[in-house]
Amino acid sequence: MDKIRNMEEFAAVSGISRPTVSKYFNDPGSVRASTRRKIEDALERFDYRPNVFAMNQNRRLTKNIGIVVPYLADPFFAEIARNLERRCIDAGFSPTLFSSHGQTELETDILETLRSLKPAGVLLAPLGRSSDRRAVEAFCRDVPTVLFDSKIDGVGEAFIGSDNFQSVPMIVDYLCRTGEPPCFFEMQPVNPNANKRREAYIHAMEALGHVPDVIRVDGETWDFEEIGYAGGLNILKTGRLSTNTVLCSNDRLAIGVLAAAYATGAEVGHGEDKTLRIAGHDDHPFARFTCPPLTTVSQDYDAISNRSVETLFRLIGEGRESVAGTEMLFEGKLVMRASA
Amino acid sequence: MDKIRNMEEFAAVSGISRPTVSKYFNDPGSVRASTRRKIEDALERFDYRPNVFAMNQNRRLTKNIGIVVPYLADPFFAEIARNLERRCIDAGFSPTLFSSHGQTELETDILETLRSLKPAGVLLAPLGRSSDRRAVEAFCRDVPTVLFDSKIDGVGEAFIGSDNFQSVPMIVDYLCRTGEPPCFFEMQPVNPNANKRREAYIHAMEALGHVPDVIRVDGETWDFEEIGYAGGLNILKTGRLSTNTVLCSNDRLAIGVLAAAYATGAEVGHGEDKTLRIAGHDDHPFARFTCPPLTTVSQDYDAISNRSVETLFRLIGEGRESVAGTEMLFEGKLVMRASA
DNA sequence: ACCAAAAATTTACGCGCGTAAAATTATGGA
DNA sequence: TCCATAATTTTACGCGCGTAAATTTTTGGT
Repeated sequence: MDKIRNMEEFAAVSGISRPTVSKYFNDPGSVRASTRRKIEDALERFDYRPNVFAMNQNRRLTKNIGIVVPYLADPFFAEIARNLERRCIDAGFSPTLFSSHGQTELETDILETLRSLKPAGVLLAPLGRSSDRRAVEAFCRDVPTVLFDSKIDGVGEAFIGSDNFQSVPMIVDYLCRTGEPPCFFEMQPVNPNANKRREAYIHAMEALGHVPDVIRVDGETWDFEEIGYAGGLNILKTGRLSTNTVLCSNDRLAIGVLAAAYATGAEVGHGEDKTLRIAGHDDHPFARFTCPPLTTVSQDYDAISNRSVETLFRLIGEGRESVAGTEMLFEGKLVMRASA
Repeated sequence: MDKIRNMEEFAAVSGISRPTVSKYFNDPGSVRASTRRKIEDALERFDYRPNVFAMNQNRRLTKNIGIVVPYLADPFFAEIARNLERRCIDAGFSPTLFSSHGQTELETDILETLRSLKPAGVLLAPLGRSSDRRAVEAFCRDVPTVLFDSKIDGVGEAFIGSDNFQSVPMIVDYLCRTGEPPCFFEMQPVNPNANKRREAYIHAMEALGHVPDVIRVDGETWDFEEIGYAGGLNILKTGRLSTNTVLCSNDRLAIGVLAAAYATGAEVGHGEDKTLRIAGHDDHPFARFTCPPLTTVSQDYDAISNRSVETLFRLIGEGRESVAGTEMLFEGKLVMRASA
């Protein structure tokens, strides 16, 4: 049998009218069972697939979903992206993955590209502080968008993230209970999470009657490990540290600080013979494999990605009112390993 | 001024006929300079963008390029992908990124999706051993495809990768020169690189008059660190090791072995007081930040990605003959750090 | 200034499908 | 058996653009 060239021909061989076939591809459940069987029979015999471009040209809304992360070379985002992708596919959508690679203009370009893809919805983890706020805002007005990981106030229909004001005090408590109160090691904040974590640290310390000590090191790129390493070397060599316990703003920084500690000969861990405790935040996929393994707070990847797609689907299906201003924060869990 | 709805209207306000405008968007250089200026003037005043779907519907070939990597949670592939993306964009193409997430069916699905995107070309790093060979082969027959990183014999118009038969002997030589001859630590090979590296190791050892010792541990997933860790614990605890030097098939495995070494209290490095040397292969983005920093062989990311896109562009522009059977292997460089 | 060739532009048509409205047929319950 | 309702089909149109063919304009050499 020769190839099916278009829906017209496919409708012919399946004995169904073209508009009904069209309806089937739009939503297989919307046609009668007998009709569906006929179509699916023909589908097996002829392997026809509708032309994607023709399909989307006249649809008010496509089945496309955009997934945008700030930095894909971070396995954390790679994992989340995988999760999101799968769920979108399972729900019959076509996800497309974009990474801003830490660059403002790239993020803006991506949103522009995305707009022209007429997506049904977008899952956006913005760069944060270096996002072009106006551009993101305008985009979210036109396209149903769920923000995750990093919030921009007043932008997007909903936000899903983790509760820094729960997670940070938890690990601060732990560290204070088991040793010297921690200082807080951070870089220039790239997003609101960084700021919230610092604030949460300060509050937690004060609540426990300790004096907060925030150490900020230079660095504005997304090479967090490098920044942590350089900054770590700096504070370790200059004796800047007033405590033997360092709580890092995130795991990638902590990995850099660990490397710096190793370079300076510090013994990291919580044993008698150790001289330095280092903790992180996020439970990064590689945190289990550092030396020593990194004590940290886990973010609930699954919960965040599940809820994000759920919220987006609701937004797509039921409109803006159904999610209006949803803000869902998930709690972290303390992950005790050898480093602190 | 109200919004431009289509190319017709835009052609009107720019004082040029629609087909000429179409030609401009297809290739700005193909219209007279005076015409181009008129269009670009109008472009600034009205910010119109052609409808992507309508554009691609009737084009024999779109400007789309597919980029497929086997596992995006590996920062190595994330880095390469970023590089490839950028170069495609700069050349006026629209790259779309896909990750097979280590799953055969997903890779096959991606190729199917890609086919319907009518891409001008595809940059494909296949899963390798677990790829559906028939599916990949059929795809490459229909779509101009450049394979990179991992080769499948007889598939694709060209292959760009790194020269394992240069890089592995180099690090074997180094290790033999500076200490005990290494054993070779590997998992079930997921792709041809793994096999080539083992072979290269065996040859190199024999050439130097040593007895090769290949240690293969269980594991078929893409969680290399975990496999390296579990396998590492195993061999370290059972005293399976006949040498104090372990050359790992890749850096991610090595990171796992490093963690296992730490867990068992081994002192890793090449000093007098050290008991174990560990080396890897690839110069993974995180290899600099392990404790101790990982001695390894760098893959030339830039060269591989540059050459891959160059080859693809030639393939697209000049046809299959122009690249026929190109196989380009880049040499690695020894990266000496503290671990070996 | 003139003319043939090359380049640019216009004319004309159709791609493959979505979708609205109207007409027809199938369904299932009383 | 009949009827209200849902499902399907028919009819008809157009989306926004690519592109071959026809036409016009520009170019450059004499």
